[in-house]
Parts: sequence; structure tokens; C-alpha cells
Amino acid sequence: MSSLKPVRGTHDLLPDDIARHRMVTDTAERISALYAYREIATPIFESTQVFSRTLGDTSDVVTKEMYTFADKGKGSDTLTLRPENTASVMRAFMSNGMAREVPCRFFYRGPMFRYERPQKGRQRQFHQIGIECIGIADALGDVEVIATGAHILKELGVLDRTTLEINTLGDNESRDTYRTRLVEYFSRYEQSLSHDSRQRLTRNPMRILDSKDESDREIVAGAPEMGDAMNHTSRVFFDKVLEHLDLLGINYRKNSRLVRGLDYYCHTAFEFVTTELGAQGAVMAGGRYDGLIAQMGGPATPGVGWAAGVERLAMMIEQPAISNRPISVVPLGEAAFKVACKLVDQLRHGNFSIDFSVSGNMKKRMKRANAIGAVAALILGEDELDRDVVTVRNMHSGEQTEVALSSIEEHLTCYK
RNA sequence: GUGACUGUAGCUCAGUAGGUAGAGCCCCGGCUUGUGGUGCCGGUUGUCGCGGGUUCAAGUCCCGUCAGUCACCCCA
Repeated sequence: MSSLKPVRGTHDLLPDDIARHRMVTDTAERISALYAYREIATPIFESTQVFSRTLGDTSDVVTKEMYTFADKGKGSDTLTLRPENTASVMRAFMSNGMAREVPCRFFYRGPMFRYERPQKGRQRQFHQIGIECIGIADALGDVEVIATGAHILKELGVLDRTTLEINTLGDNESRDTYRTRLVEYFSRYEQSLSHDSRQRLTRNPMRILDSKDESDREIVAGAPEMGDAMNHTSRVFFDKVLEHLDLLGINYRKNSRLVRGLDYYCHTAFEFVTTELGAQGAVMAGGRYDGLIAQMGGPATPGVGWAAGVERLAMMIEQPAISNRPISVVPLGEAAFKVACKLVDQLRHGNFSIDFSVSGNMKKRMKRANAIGAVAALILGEDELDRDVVTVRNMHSGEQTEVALSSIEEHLTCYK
């Protein structure tokens, strides 16, 4: 019995669901192509180290959310279902020796897996789209990446229902300085911090900044600002990003409390957030990850990108209209059935979408044609057969006309 | 992993003080033996999430378990 239910946190995507997903992913693919991104697909599992070495030893994703399993065969690696795709794309970038071809721009889409407690907008198997821009160290790379994302959201009709929040984490030097100051500051309040935040103090002090605990927030209010810890390089970089966002008319809200859960980010961090999806506000999030490729053993190469949740975006868009509305072919009787078989084959090869309706009485078949949204029904009975014609019923208007079999394709062109 | 709430037909839900289940939609048949979408008439919906317990009697009360939702955590 329980085996008939999908595994916890996984969902079947029925035709209407798929239509929404495709609207999201196809739009993203199309728009990102306008920014010269090309699609790439990596395997859905990788050696565990691809993720464990890059996402950060203390991140929740690595410590408790990865689906890791032993491969078959002796002495083989442990494998992990990808919890996100940036590390995989970087691995592919190196595996295929693309370092000499930078800049590289990749778009991806596909399922990701995280062992989390399922909620609305949060599943164990979910789908992401994303882009990675590799090899551009300049702030213009960040701007382009954000602009691509904003363009996709606009095309999906959700941009004005999101807010772009942006912050800078600075370069390594700035980040270390800031981290030290934060630890110093929060240590003084250690007794007053929430249980979670006390743990974050050693694991990831920056996370305390976006704590939702009320007493934490009071302490956070007096915390040192990232801006004050930034060195000249980091400051100039961030200013350039903001300046060009202004130039492109992309609205944003600076949020000095915005931090990242994954270790590899530096400089720009951003999120498009919405209030429409409850606790899962982030619909698209990303940033710069200059140290990642080197950290993975490749040549020092800068990168910037984002990922977006397909399910979350799908919940925000309208249900797209059914894209293929077929023509139903309804033969009546043995002789007509044979003629209809050939007609159906001919029409399908002529690029018509055909629903060949062969079971039940005529009433039932017409009803079914209506239910699947057929644009027309071709009725082929003995009357028609005798005269080499077919009755074409417009399912919208109900009008019927008799058309010679020989010119049927031409007549049906208007239904394509 | 923690807490709260929920779980009745394919779907959305009702079920009153415990007395062995109902509505709408969908589906099926007929009015219409070659015509759908709007009408009328009739019909099938079900281990009441699962497993225990209390009781003469449990959808209803208790415990456990699984799942969903929301919040935390975390994140897309």
C-alpha cells in the first residue's frame, strides 16, 4: 500500500504541472540564450567529494541533507545525488578542459535532491534552473548575471512581485576581517543569544545576522556592519555592481544582513524574494564564487551565477493554455476504420496532432474529443465513405462541413 | 531534527451529545440506435490514512505510527 504512494518529499508531475514547469524552464532557456548562455547537463550524481569539498563542512546541505550511497563495485567512491548544480558544473568545466575557453556561460535545468522536511515550496526532489558565468572577474559579470535573472522573471510575469535584495560579502580579506569582528561582538552576548545562534557563533557567525529570533535581532541591530570591514577593492567592486544595476533600471534593496549558506560565495550575494510563498521566500538566489574552481583543484578562475527553484516559480505563474489541441478522428464501422487508419497516419506525418478515437459509441467519442480539448472532429462513417468525403466538425462553433478526402489536409490547415 | 494543526468517495469537503457514512464536481447509463461543450432523469462511488486501546457500540474518545500543512532550522 505505502509503496503505491510516492516517496516522501517527491511528487508526480501531471500534464498540467509539467506545462507550468516547461513554461518556467523553456522561458529561462530562451532568455538566457539572449545573453549567450548555452545549456549544459551534468549527471545527477557525482562523487561525494564534489559537493562535500565545496559547499562547506559546516553547511546544513553537507552535514545532513545529502543523499549519499555506496556505488557498486570494489573500491569505488561514495556517490551523492546532487543537492545543487554549481559544483557539478565547475567539475564539468574542469573535466572537459574548458579553462582555456573562458569566458564560458552555462544554463542548466534539472532535478536536485536534499533530505529535508518537506513543506510547501520545499521538497526532497525539486528542480532548479540556473546560470553560471565563468571567467569574468569584473563586476559587469555580476550585473549581467542579475540582469539575465531579472529578464527571465519579467518574462514569466513575476518580476514585479519579487524584490531583489543584494549585499556584498567582500573578498577573502574583507570577509575574514568582518568575521573576526562579528565573533568578537557576538561573543560578548553569548549568554543572551538563542540556542541556534550560539551554535552559529562557531560554525557560521554570519548566519546570526539573519536570525529570526527576536532577542537575537536586538543584538544583531548593534552588530558591526559589513561595509565598515570592507577593503578598498571590495568597496569599489560593489559600487560598480550597484551603479550598473541603476544604469539598467534594475531595482534592488541593499540588505546588509543578507548572507549565504554555502561557503564558496564572495563579493556579490543576491536573492529575488517574494512574500507569496510563505516561509520559502527566495525564488532565485546566487552570487560570486571566485575561489571555487581553484579550491576544487583547477586554475584560479572567477565565476558568478544563480539558481532558481522551478517549483517555486511554477507556483507563481498562470496555468499555461494547453499547447497541443488535437483533431479527433472518429470512424464508424469496419470499412471506415480502415480508411481512417490511413488518414490518421497521413495527417500525423503531415504534422497534425491527431487523437484517433476508436472505442465506444459516437456520443462517447465526441464527449472524449471535447474533454481533451480537440479543435475539430473528423467523422468518417458509411455515408461519407460512399462519397469519398469526411465530415469536419468545428468543436468550438459546432459547424460541420463535408470535405473531399483528397483535399482534407489543405482544409485542415486552419486547425494547425 | 523540534513544535502546532490536519488526514472521510478520483477531487473539494459535510458528518451535529460516540448509535456501523453524506453533498457538489467527476465518472457511467438514459432522454438523443451517427454528434461533444449548456438542460433533464437515474446510477456507482469509501478497509472514514494505518495499527492498537476504551466502549454493548468509535469517522467521532485515547495512544502509537505514517503522510500533509504551517512555523522553527535551512534553503531554490
